[in-house]
Amino acid sequence: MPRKPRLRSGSGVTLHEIGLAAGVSAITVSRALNSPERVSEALRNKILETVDRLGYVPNRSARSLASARSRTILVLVPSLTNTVFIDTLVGVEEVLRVAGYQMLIGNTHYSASEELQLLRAYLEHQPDGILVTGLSQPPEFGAILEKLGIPAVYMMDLTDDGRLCVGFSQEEAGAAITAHLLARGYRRIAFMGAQLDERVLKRLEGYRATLHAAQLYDAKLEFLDPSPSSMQMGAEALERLLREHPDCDAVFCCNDDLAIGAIAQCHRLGLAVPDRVAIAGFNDLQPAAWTTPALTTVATPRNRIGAEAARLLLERIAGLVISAPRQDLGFAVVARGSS
Amino acid sequence: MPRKPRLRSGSGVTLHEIGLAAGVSAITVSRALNSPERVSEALRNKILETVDRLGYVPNRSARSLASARSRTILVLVPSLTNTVFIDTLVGVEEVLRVAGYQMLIGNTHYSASEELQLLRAYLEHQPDGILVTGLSQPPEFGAILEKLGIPAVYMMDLTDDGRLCVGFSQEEAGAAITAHLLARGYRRIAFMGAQLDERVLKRLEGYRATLHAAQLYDAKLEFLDPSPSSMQMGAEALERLLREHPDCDAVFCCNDDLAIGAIAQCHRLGLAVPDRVAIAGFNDLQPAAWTTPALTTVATPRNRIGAEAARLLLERIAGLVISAPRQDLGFAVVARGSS
DNA sequence: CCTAAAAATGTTAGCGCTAACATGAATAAG
DNA sequence: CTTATTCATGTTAGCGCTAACATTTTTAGG
Repeated sequence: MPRKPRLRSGSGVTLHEIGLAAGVSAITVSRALNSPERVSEALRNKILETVDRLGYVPNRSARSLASARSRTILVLVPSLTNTVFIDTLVGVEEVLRVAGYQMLIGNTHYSASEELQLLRAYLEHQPDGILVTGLSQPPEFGAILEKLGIPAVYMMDLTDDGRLCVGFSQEEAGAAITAHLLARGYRRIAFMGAQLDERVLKRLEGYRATLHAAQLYDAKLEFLDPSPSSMQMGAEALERLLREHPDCDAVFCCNDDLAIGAIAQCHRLGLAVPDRVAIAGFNDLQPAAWTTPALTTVATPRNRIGAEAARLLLERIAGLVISAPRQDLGFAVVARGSS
Repeated sequence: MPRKPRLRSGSGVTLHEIGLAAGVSAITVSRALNSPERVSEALRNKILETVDRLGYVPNRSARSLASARSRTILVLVPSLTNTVFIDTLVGVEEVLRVAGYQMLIGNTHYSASEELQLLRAYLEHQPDGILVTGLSQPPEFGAILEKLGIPAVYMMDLTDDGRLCVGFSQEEAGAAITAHLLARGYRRIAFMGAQLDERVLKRLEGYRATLHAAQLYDAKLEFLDPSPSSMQMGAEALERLLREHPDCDAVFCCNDDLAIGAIAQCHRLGLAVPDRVAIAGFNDLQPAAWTTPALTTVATPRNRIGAEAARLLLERIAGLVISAPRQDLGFAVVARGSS
């Protein structure tokens, strides 16, 4: 008695069936699709016609299993609600898509432990490579990648320790916007920081170094809150900052969300921006250009970072020698009305 | 002469090897992991201990291939830079994650042809189901799903044609915000629309119907631009609208981006909001609450839409009978200072 | 025309897993 | 104590594809 046939997935048309219809073997069909130059033109055309006619759809699982290459890249980002990382993902996607790679997105929620958990979970997909946000993962993280030989590119920041990275110097950017405020004549410059991840802390370092150098540093002007940042928090923090330090004449907010909340609060309190207090943000999100006055901020090349990181990773996967493991894409201080 | 062993993927530890180490067959290990109740407790513990010890990571490709279930859901959204869809994706992700499903994101860029192309491309992954934004896909779209038996849930809008859908009535929402403006006493209410997708057009219908009913409809007060919306466009459109129709006393912008640009432009032109002109938006994005004055808009349950749609789809995949194929999650007019 | 090399196609096996069926052990029912 | 029934585990095969090797056909060089 013949046993029940197994359930089949997808369109049901297999390489083998295309082969039968076109009068060739399955492997030739595979070659016609994946390395066309290895099949004679006449045969190739006939095969491609058959593929089209029967509506063949390759099965990626079978392909991954047979070739030990998943054509899948894991991308770990701290948040999806922060436009910064979305822009990065869009850049990544554009590059991976044309290369035939699939992007798997993991949201770490700014948590190192979740990041590790996600990595473990996503290993099921046998990713060919991984794009990570930031440089400070737990030690096991690198150990796993090392052990399994999964290449990685680190995004948004720079290091010289040999890891492949694409980004800009968070510290220098923090220093640059602080220097801008100094140049405009502000002397009591506060720092407003939330969601204190490694990038925010580096911007803070840049801020501190610059003010120290100008002998204007005052630790009391630092407002730091580890909880997630929001416009709400920016509004509340601004009010508190000016109440406790009425001589504060400028605020460098570690991101645009805080800055937008801060400007809105100034309106509510009847405080002139930038005359009473100047406000600067970070990232140059779309709304930053549309506050009143428009927000001075730091434009960051997030989209390009994603795209370049993806390109670098694909090169690494292809076995190319990477001459420059550290790619600095820079940043730009965008001076607008709020300073 | 023995042939070269094939390259292997991932951690290298297979079910079979776990079985050897634990003194059982591969299938028993598989059962211990996937349907624990079918393996005796003693054996199960021993197996799980071995799995842990050897750092076994299942291979999803092999699993998909053998079981004809990919545990993958395709999610098609029109844009990734629009927060609305990100919020939806976050809702989807939360539900899929705990169910062990993987989300594949396809960005259609608001294009029906790209949507179809993406669907075809993603069939390679043999998705077990699909979540689609909107109801108006090209006819082939439904045909493909039908033919392959892939269940779908439609998000963000409602229909009674039997398709599973989770959303709210775009038309009613457009009508409601227009009615709100009427109730506040505005009489020359303009409509500002960009990125004229099906949802925007339905909001427009709601706007038209409401003004018709009040005998206040004037086609000249409709500003429509099919190109992507932006704050920039909102600013430009507002200026033009008021120049061409100085008696216009309120503007319903089809999304918050346009509205934020419009309010900013009012500041630049020295026009009081809402005294000279009232502004209303749509979606209630975060910045909407932080303009000056704060923006009147329509809050939409995007996150819940994503989550509910995912839940519905999983039920459908599990073969459950869906009693209510149409899930209306409603909307809320949020009246703030700009009206 | 012959021979060597290259190009085009085919055969075989196996990637890691689970469906289907098979068997043996434990339990229940009479 | 026998037989029927359930429960626990195993055997076999195959999902659809491609790596490795094998064979056939074509081309090149003399």
